[in-house]
Amino acid sequence: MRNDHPELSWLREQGYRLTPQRLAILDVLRNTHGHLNPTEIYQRVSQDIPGLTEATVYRTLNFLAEQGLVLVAHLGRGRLVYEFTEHDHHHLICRQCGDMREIDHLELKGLYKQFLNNTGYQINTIHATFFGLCPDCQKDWSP
Amino acid sequence: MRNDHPELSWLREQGYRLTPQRLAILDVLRNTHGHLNPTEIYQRVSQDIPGLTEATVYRTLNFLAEQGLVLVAHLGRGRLVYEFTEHDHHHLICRQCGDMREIDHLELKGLYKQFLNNTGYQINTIHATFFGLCPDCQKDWSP
DNA sequence: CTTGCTATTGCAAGTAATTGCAATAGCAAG
DNA sequence: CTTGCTATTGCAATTACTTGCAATAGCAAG
Ligand SMILES: [Mn+2]
Ligand SMILES: [Mn+2]
Ligand SMILES: [Zn+2]
Ligand SMILES: [Zn+2]
Repeated sequence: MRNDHPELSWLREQGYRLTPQRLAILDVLRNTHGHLNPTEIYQRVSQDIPGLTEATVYRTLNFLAEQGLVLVAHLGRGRLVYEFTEHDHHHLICRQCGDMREIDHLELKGLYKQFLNNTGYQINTIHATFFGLCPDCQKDWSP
Repeated sequence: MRNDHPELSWLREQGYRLTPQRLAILDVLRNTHGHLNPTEIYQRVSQDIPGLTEATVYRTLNFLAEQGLVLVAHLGRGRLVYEFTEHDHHHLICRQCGDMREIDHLELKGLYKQFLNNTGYQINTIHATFFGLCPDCQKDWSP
C-alpha cells in the first residue's frame, strides 16, 4: 500500500485526513481493473482493516467520488459501481445481452462544447452510461 | 381516469394486464408535469386505490419504464424520479446550486449517430442527466 | 514529543428499493 | 355469463444505502 501518490498530498492540503480506511479503499480500487460495488470493496478491504464497517465504505466511496478520485456509475444492475482510472471514459450497454463497451471521453467532447454554446452550462460528467442494442442483438429484430 | 389511451390497448396486446393500480399510477404521472419520486406517487395514488402498497408502486414504475411509457432518472438527489411525457428530453444539472435545465433530445441525435457509426451500438437512452456548472455558478470561480 | 482542534469512524437506527410466496383477479375462450 | 390460466398484487422479509451521535484519531502547532 503506497502512501505517496500525488492525489493523496492534495487531499491533505484540502484539510481532509488520510485515514487507513481511505487509503485501503483507494488502494483496492487502484489495483483493480474494472467496476466494483460497495460490498465487493468492503469484503476486500476488510482483509486489511478488520474493524471496517459498510457505512464507512459507503461514506468513503461518496467522498472519493466527490473529490473526483474515483468514478461512479449506475450500470443498470441495481447496485452502484466504482472504479479508479486515469482514463476518462463512458459506457454503452446492450439492454438485450448486457454487453458493455467502453468509449473514450473524446467522443463526448463535442457534445459538451455544444452544451456550453447553447446553454452556458459547463458539463463535466465523466462515466455516463448509454443503453441500447449491440450490433449482434440488432440482428435478432430484422428477420 | 380515462381508459382508452393508445398505449393501453398496446399493453394488453403484449399479454400484460390493465390493473387498476397500473392505470391509476399512469394516470397520476400523465396528469403531472415534472418529476415525481415513488413515495410521492404512492401518496397520490393511494387516494384512488386504498389497499395499494409501496412494493406495487416500485414494481409498476419499473414495469412502465421498461415498456417505455414513462421516463426514469437519477437526478442526484438520492431518490429516483419518474415522469410521463411525449417530449423526449434530457437534463443538465448544476452541481453547485442544483439548477436543472431541460434540453431536447435533438441535441443528442448526432452523438447517437456517431455511436452507431463508430461502434455499431444503436443507443436509445432517453432522459440522460449531465452534471456541471450553470452559467451563474461559473462566475463564482473567476474572481 | 505533547496538546488541542475537529474530521472521521463505528454503531445502531432509519429510509429506499427489491424479492419470494401464496392469494387474487384480469381477460381470453367457450 | 362462467371457467381456467397465469400475470399481478399484498404481505413480510431482505437487501441497499444513509444518517445522528458519541468516541476516536489525524495532524498542525508549539
Ligand atoms: Mn468504467
Ligand atoms: Mn425530465
Ligand atoms: Zn446485445
Ligand atoms: Zn448553479
